[in-house]
Amino acid sequence: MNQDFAYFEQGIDRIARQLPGMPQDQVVLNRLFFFVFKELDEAYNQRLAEYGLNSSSFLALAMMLSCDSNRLNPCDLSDALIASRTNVTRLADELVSSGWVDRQPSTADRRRVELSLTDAGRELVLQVLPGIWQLIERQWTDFSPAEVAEFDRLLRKMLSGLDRLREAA
Amino acid sequence: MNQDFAYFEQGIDRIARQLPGMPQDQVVLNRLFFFVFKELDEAYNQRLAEYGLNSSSFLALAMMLSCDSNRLNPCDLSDALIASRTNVTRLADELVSSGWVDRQPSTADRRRVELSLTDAGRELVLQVLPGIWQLIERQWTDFSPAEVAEFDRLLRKMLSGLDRLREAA
DNA sequence: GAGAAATAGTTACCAATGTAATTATTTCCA
DNA sequence: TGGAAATAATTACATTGGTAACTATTTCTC
Repeated sequence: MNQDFAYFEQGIDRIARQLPGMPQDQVVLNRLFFFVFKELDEAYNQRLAEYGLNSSSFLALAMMLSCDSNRLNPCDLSDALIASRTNVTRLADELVSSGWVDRQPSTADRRRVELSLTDAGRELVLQVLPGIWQLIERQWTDFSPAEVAEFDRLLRKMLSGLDRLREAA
Repeated sequence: MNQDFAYFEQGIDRIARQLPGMPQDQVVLNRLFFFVFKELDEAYNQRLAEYGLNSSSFLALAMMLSCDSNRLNPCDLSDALIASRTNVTRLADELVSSGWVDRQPSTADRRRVELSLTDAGRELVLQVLPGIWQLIERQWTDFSPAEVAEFDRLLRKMLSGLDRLREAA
């Protein structure tokens, strides 16, 4: 590991010794989550950079691939990527200028735009997907199916806890 | 939930039906992780914004609080926050200009700088910590101690899997 | 069916963070 | 002990993302 989570844990320990009332395990969990996220993000971006992609542009291409005629609106793409429409506009600019995506005004609803994969875009994503799946399989090798299921359950439960915070605010 | 994870899962389903060989559960897990992270980050930043803080500046203050004389080098802070030294320099600029942190050249090693909490900074972090701990407790309310421990274990195991990817590259 | 409200996309601007290069200082070792 | 290598901090620049404001169009509602 490049950088170590231990520095943070030591700091938390020192605070716990000074001040009463810290839910220490949960504090560590939240921060550990942050740390793991950074590693996850970095690992996949590193691989995708070999193809001139990053997580966002790759997922955008994959989501378009999944659709009928490889065609998708920026708005739906924004939902699928969990990204702002602003970000999707810029992403589309980038993908169009790379020649992977075509952008046409929609005839049915003139507020809309239709993004579709070009042949080059389709080829690219079909070429990249297997390598990424291989990476994912290697990443999760040590997890049994039961552990995968349990992790999924705990992540969704964590989501519920976070939703509760939002409602309270 | 503002934005929904379902859009992504549906896209993944559509791809899985078209192309063989996708480790679907693991793909969903990686993306779910990303989604949860965004919610986590947002929830705490929202709360901290009430005090003119964000996750980074708050953790910086907390880490300084944990140290002897509330004093810390930018370099050590960078390790504790898992942030680049560049980022810590800017963070320190911000905290100094807010009056929460004092920055002095080190006499022992003239390459170094010593950051220390001002009285105002100490008061601020001591005021904010209990509220954040309360938030954390509410967030994790539904988790039994066993679930917390299991989540911790799975997160660290996930970290090992990611480290393996790095070594392979 | 006309005005209000909602929706789609874009733009201008801002926030957070990272990499690479630079400077100053210290440490290592031949 | 003197030069090479390592370390600490900073700066300039790039990347990635978001919010708010705006325009154009569609839909809803009275």
